[in-house]
Amino acid sequence: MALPTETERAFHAHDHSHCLHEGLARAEELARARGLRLTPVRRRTLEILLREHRALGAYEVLEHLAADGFGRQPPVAYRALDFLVANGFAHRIQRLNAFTACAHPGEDHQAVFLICRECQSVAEAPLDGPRDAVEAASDALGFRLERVSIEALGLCPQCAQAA
Amino acid sequence: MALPTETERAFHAHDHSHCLHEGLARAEELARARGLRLTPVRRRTLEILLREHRALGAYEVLEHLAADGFGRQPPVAYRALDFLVANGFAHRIQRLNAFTACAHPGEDHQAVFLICRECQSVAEAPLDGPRDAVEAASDALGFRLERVSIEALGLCPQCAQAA
DNA sequence: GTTAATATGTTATACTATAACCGTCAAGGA
DNA sequence: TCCTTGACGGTTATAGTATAACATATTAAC
Ligand SMILES: [Zn+2]
Ligand SMILES: [Zn+2]
Ligand SMILES: [Zn+2]
Ligand SMILES: [Zn+2]
Repeated sequence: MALPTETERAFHAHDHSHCLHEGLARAEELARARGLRLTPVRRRTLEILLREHRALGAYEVLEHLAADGFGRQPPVAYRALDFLVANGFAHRIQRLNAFTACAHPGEDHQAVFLICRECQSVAEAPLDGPRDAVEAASDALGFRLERVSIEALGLCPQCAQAA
Repeated sequence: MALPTETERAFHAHDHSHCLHEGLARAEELARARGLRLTPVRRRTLEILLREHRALGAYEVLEHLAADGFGRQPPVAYRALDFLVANGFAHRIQRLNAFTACAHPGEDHQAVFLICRECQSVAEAPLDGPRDAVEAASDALGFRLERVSIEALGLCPQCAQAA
């Protein structure tokens, strides 16, 4: 049995404080290396996302920020989230109008998102295979592919078992 | 040279009145076969979508409907669009909060959507290959896949050439 | 024809996102 | 050091997207 990989974590019991601390440490390291400013609001926003393996709406994030003494107006949350997404620390889940912490920041941050329709947990799976397949379909139509977003809906292992 | 396939039409010059009439005829036939009620508003909504190979926002559709003497409040458009989507006559493009007529209603209506970021045209490509790849990724994580939505952003042949 | 279900229209409201403006602060050059 | 500049984070106000709840009208079933 191999140890659980990063992408498997979302769907299995694990020491979650590890995700949180490791995630923050990685982000700080990357920010330093790239000259990005991981300011208090931004850092706290990432922390809020990292606390859960599910996607949070901007207004949900905003509530947490406001409770922690940061601004309580929408732009505060949206700007922090935009920063995190732009720099690969978080992803936007289109189907949910929500955001989730990236499971492996720094690496190629494109991914397939597996969304549980029951418990809303979100996992990232490698994009490679699916992306190649989309690339082939694009080529056939003369479409110049730039970005591909894949969001799958279904049941996570726990919820599938329960059902 | 094969004739252009249904999915190639969006990106190439063609007799577009054909898309419109064929699309409406097919929808009516399918509705009859399945006992669905393709009412005037619904039919007109489909017609509005069929007039363009791009995605239209609900409020954009609503303007057309209102101009044609139908209701002018949001639910009128959303309900008609929901009906079309639920029955495979149209698709929702998450990234654009918009809707587009299905290029091949009646067949398996899942597809990869290729969205031109320049002219907003939308084409459908077969989902088979990409879906298999996503299925493989899901299986590896014990995720029970139900629906997969793939939206690719890039440049259509015309806009790619212009750039 | 009566009844039940479906569909269409309304008003009002909820949810999501951005524009525009201003004060603060840190970095960098005169 | 002082001043300029630009990034940041806070605000108010507003734009854009979507649905709840209710009333009327049409359609389908009996
Ligand atoms: Zn965890
Ligand atoms: Zn679940
Ligand atoms: Zn056409
Ligand atoms: Zn184009």
